[in-house]
Parts: sequence; structure tokens; C-alpha cells
Amino acid sequence: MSTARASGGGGETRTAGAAANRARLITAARAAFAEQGYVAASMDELTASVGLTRGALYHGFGDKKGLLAAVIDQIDGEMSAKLARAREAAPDPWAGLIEEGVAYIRMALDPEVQRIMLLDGPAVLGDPSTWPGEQACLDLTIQSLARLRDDGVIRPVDIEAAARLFNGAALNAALWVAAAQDPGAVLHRAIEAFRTLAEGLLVSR
Amino acid sequence: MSTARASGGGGETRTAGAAANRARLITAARAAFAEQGYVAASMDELTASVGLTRGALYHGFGDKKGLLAAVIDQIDGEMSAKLARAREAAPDPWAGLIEEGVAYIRMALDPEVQRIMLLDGPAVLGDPSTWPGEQACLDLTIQSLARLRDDGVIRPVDIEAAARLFNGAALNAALWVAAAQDPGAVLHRAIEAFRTLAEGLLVSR
DNA sequence: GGCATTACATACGCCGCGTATGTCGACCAT
DNA sequence: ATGGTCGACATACGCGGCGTATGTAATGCC
Repeated sequence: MSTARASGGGGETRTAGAAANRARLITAARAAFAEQGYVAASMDELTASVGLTRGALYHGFGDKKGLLAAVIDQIDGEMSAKLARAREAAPDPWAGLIEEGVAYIRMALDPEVQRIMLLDGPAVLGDPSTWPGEQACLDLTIQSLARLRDDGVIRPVDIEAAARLFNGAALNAALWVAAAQDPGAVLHRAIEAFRTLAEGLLVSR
Repeated sequence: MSTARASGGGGETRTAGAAANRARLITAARAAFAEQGYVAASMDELTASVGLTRGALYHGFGDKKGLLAAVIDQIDGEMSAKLARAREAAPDPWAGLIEEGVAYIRMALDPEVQRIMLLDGPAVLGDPSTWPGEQACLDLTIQSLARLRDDGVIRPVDIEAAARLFNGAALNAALWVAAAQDPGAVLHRAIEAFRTLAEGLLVSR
């Protein structure tokens, strides 16, 4: 057991381990997709940069889109974890919802998130709401809203519809911040406007 | 003056007129980009479908992205006109703002708008807020909001920030409707939630 | 009526993806 | 220990698509 055993039971240990090579490809792809964009990123260069060839890529991920899907899945997991922490750190459910949106806006400052999750991802893989990670994120927002409605905090609106608009407003605020020449200053304005708009859901304010 | 004179003063009238060929290319591109997507659309097939070659394309539009930009500009103009009419048909400024957003949501039912304006466009040409047409659209929303603020209808928020979030919420509602299996039913839910959220801006409701 | 310009068509080279095929090591049963 | 199977890649090939350089007919200008 020199190089780490995989879970299932297959054999590995060629030069660095199959799972390790997979992880290295995903890491390299995150950087390449973020810096050059999906279409401009060459799979020849990418695989060569980690000492492999395109054969490894098509064996492990099927095709170029498969690699993008793997990258998106990884980033999505990291984002979901951050959102959950932001929500749980808030004093009450309503503040949790707001802080979740604010955290989302902040994440869009990351060039990787901008390019991969908000620009190329939807264009290549289609509607983000069908991605497993995004679906899970939306479900969390729906649960938060449902509880707030049951507690009488927000008005009796269509929960799923409100969740989608809520996330959408945060997403667009994020895009605005990301494209600004002075993201730091714009970030504050976006967050304040987001809070104001969100209060449209409240029963009383 | 048999085939229509151009404005500037160049010469044309080869087979159908230069401006006419340009328009035919844009029309064909709208269909091709909407049905196959930007990357999958072949410029050889597209130009051949209107009886030309790729030479005409690179002469008139520079490159493939230039053709997409021309298509987007045309669609953008049509959308702006529709939005303006929706706003002007409303009884008061606040209703005008809401109706503008609702009209935007309805437009996203068009597959051309979905694919070209919301998916491929941003991925290929970058942030939509830098496009001339979108910028004009945002300016109109900003003017509407500024008037409503001066009239004391909405709360004293950051106007540009509110305009961006407002349009963003409408855009995401549009994407949701577009991806739904039953767009007609979802459309109503999206519009209602949009109205509720927008009321967060109002001074009193 | 020469001359420059417009508006294309034609020909060429390059790159990038996907796939088919080969190879080397690891496990597995006997 | 050994023949067979499988996994994890590398290598070789073909195809299509983009951009560009070059050629050419029609047109406007003087």
C-alpha cells in the first residue's frame, strides 16, 4: 500500500495513481478554463502541462465537456459549502437568507467563478438549474423560504418562484460587481440594493 | 437606381445589393445560432445557404464573432422597442417599470433570445452590460427609477444598483420560464413573484 | 478610358477535437 | 509461475472549421 488505495478495488500505481492524475487534470483545467475560456483552452496543452496526453483525458472524462462538468462539480461543491456556512453563521433565518445572498455576490469576485460558472458553463452545458450542484443550492433556498413563510416572516408567495428570483438577483448583482472596474466599491452598493429588494418579501419592515 | 442606393456612396448592385446580402447573412445567422448554437454553427454551411461563401462573411463582418455581434445588435433593437412600448402603455410610471420587466420575461420564451442573447452571447462577447444595446436598456430603467425616486414613489436607494438587480431578477425569471417544461404555467408564477420582489423598492405598499 | 475601390470567390495552412488502435503494468485464477 | 483479463494511459489518424492571403469582376471617380 505504497501510493494510496482507491475505494472500489481497481488497480493503479503507475506513476502517481489514477485518482491523483484525475485531480491534477481538474486542477489544471480550472486554471486554463478560467484564464483562457473554455473554447480557447487547448486540451493538448492542458494535458501536457501535467505530464499527460489527451488519451488520459478522453479515458477519464469522455470528452472536453466532461472535463468541464467535473470542474464545475468541484467548484459547485466549494460554493455550496461556503453558502451553508454563511447561512448558519447568521443569528436568525431571515438574516441567514440575506447573508447567503451576500456570500453569493462575494463569490462572483473570483475570476474562476465568473468565467466557468457564470459564462462558459451555461453556454456549453446548458441551463445551470439542471446541474446537480445548482439544484441542491436552489433546494436550500427553497427550504429557507418555506420556513420563513411558515413562521409568518415573509408574505405568502410562490416559494419556488421567489427562490429563483432571489438567487437570480444575487447572481446578476454578482455579475455587475465582477465586471466593474472598482469591484470593491460596487460590492457595497450591490449588497445594499440586494437587501432592499429582498425586503419586498417581508410581511412587515 | 434599380436595386436601392446605400447611404454612404459606395458602389454595389452585383446580384442582390451589398446591404441586402448583409441582411440575408444576419437573418440566416439568427436561425443557425438559435438552432445549433454559436460554436456548432458552420460558417461554410451558413454562407452557402444564402448563396455566398465565407469570403463574403469575413469581408462584411470581420470574423465569426463579428457576425454574432451584428445579430445581437439587431435582436437587441427589437427587444428595446418592445420594452419601450410596454412601458409607455402602462397607466403610471411604477406600472410602467413592472410591465417592462414582465415584457422582458415574456421575451425569453423566444428560443432565439434564450440561446443567442442569454447563453452564447455572454460567453463569446463577454459581459452583456458592455453591449451598446443592453447599456441603452439599462439606462432606460435607470431613468424610470430616478423619476420614481424623485416623485417619492420608491425608497431612496442606489438607482444604478437597483436597476441592475431589477433587470437581473427579470432575466433570471426569464431563464427559469425558458427552461421549464410547461412555460405557460411557470410564466404566471414568475410574473407574480417578480411583482412581489419589486415591491421591496416601494415606499409604501 | 485608366485607376482605385468595393464585394465578393478561391485556395491554402493550421489547429483542435474525437476515435481507433497499440502498449505496459497490475491483478486474478489456477 | 503463468496465461488471461482489465485498467490506464500513449500514439496515430482523419475530419472539419476557422482565418488569411490572393485573385477577379463590377463600379465610381476624374
